Amino acid sequence: MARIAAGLESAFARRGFAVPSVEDLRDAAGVSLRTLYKYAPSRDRMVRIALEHRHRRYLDHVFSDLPMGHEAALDALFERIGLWMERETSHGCLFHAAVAANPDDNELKALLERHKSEVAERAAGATGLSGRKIELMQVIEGLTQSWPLYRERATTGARHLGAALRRAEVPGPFDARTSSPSLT
Amino acid sequence: MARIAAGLESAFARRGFAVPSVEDLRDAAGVSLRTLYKYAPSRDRMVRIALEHRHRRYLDHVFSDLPMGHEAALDALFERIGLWMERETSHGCLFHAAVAANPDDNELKALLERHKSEVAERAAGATGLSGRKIELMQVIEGLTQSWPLYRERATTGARHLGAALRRAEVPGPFDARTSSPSLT
DNA sequence: GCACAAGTAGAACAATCGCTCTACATCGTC
DNA sequence: GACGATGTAGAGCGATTGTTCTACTTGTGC
Repeated sequence: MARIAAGLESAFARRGFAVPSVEDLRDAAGVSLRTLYKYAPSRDRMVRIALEHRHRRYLDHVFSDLPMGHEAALDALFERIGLWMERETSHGCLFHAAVAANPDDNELKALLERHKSEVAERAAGATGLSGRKIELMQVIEGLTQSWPLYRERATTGARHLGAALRRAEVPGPFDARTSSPSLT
Repeated sequence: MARIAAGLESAFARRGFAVPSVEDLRDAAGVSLRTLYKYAPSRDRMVRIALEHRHRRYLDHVFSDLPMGHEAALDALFERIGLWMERETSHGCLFHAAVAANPDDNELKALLERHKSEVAERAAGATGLSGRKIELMQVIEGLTQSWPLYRERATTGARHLGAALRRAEVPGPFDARTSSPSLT
């Protein structure tokens, strides 16, 4: 079952969600059509199984054994995401890709939101930026989405943004004209 | 022709790139199948025509008549992108969606890169952040990608990041540990 | 040694796909 | 008012799709 999920995930990651046929997915999963349909009774389910597998692997890769210090954790976070991009996908976020390929599927949307909110929660906790969760998430999204174009420079850029965000966080109100940290 | 392109664009924007059949696209374009195939001899071409149309409309909406001052331009930029997201898509970048749906299509990839690099060029020019083009682009990507989840708060978050980026830009080296502004 | 669950390989199904083609209507121009 | 260009409506084509089903093989527990 885990092998099936892994195969499905890598197939969708490599070729997108629209292109691969069920027979392609069968090859990727390394089982027969019958067994594949036993665990994933429809193509939609294959997509969801792949995404759930990806979710677990992503959280493991990015958040396990992060440095304790907030500053070090922030740097390590971007480093790990950059490494993930390099190793795993080379194009943007797989969850966004899945929803983009099928915008009417509400189950996919729910999966995307659950994934993002868990990432946001963990990232904010590890870096001490709970008051700037949205901005932190945006840097992460920016890194993920711009990585295919900028490669390693995207990681550096995200570190810069993270440092600027932290520096603006500490002293007091971020930007008095629009809001105060305690309100967001 | 412009009406066809507009129809195609809105069809792909609303329903993604995988789902709509050519007959759906014909309905969206408001012409017969024959005329549609005259201007777009294959479904792939329909996708490209839609993206080119979107490219022009996006640049018009976001960059025309921006305020002259760098700071005002930066704020206006995020405001306009937020407004664009609200009006046009409600989910992420259409170019990324197109490439994600069909990762092997190199023509699509080229279109994506041309779009992004022109956005980066114009944004950096208008805001005076040419030395931080990558970071600026990442904030834009972060705003675009996180807008569906955070709505108006995404715009505010991007403004915060933009302000932090500008503040870090002016005084001198950004982060001596990793790089200096003059090198990136 | 045999029954049974669980696997494989792949034929078969209706539906749908992208695309082509035919037949007919509507123009502006001489 | 005839003409050619350009449009519409939609039937038809072969290929491919997601899904189901049949027939056969394998491993495990009693």
